[in-house]
Amino acid sequence: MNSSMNSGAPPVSPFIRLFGRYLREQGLPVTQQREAVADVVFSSDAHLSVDDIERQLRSAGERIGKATIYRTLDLLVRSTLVAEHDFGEGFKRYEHRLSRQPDHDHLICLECGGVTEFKSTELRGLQNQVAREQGFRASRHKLEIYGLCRSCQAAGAKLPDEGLTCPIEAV
Amino acid sequence: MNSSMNSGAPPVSPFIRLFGRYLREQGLPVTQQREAVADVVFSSDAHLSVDDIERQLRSAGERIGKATIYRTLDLLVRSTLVAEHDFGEGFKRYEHRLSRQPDHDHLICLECGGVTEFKSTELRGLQNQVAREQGFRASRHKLEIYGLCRSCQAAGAKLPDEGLTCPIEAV
DNA sequence: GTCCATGCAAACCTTTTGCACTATA
DNA sequence: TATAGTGCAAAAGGTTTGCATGGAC
Repeated sequence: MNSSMNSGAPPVSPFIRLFGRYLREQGLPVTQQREAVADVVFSSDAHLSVDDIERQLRSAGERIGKATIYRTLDLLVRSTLVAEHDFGEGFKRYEHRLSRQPDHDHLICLECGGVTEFKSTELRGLQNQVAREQGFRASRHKLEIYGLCRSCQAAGAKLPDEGLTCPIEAV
Repeated sequence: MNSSMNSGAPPVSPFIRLFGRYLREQGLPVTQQREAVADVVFSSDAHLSVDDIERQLRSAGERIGKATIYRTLDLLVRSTLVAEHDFGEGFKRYEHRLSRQPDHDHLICLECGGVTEFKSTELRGLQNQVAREQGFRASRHKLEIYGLCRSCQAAGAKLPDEGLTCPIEAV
């Protein structure tokens, strides 16, 4: 296997170079494994779990330990090139922040688990307004809207509606 | 110890009765332990961890296994009387949804971990607008704004600012 | 008396860490 | 060659589960 990690055919994302730059700035070695993990993340527009990443590395013939994947993801998140998400599934997901709207938020389908991204221009203003009112210095936000995606609605899915038969407001 | 769980002195939250009603509706037994856990959650306006709850039970003389606490919290969440939160600390937190603004959101201080609640009337409209645009059926949302609370700013705390020296937008 | 909850400990799952070995710079 | 990274396996930490016992209805 070619030690440059990109054996000719698939064009390596130019974004990996940004990660290399970050590593050099921090005085950290640029290793094959770090580049391979970064390549998987930068090559996908999905919200990847660590298992997803490991699977893709394996099918690309790379054999990289989970510990290294976690350690590299930590660096990627620190570099701000990658965002970490927790959609309440019991594990984290990762998505790169390059060549896409930088501060988008997520619609999460309670039926199929699918994630759709959206961008609201008003949200930034709302964040700043709330922060101002509360004397808070806002750095970032996270908005997740849970419900049913279009196709699950079409398939007849219903929102789970457990809980008290009479709304709690009626105490 | 009195088997009614409320040995005279501290007034039991009337909200426990709602939980009892839920359990009966579901054909589930109303047990001492379930009432004790519910009492702790309904008596606090904080965002409690399972450890917090266990600690409070112990200091009240109750000796209830962690498994029972988890199982009861599951019921409380299902009943919609209690909301579950994950503020990225590696464990969950719980807060009751009674006698407070039903759909508030959270400001989370990156320095001290403190959580402040806020209510934005515009947010519900924004949620519905986004959902409409995307053909999504929204059920609920979760907005968290991360930053520095007033007192941590006063104490001179700075937002962590790692990452690339040059903003990624400048690729 | 039946059925379900409880408590304990073991199991689980994701993530982190220790350590001997290897690669980067 | 010095320094830091890798891989493996073990540990950690929160949460869940199996099973014998005990309580609710």
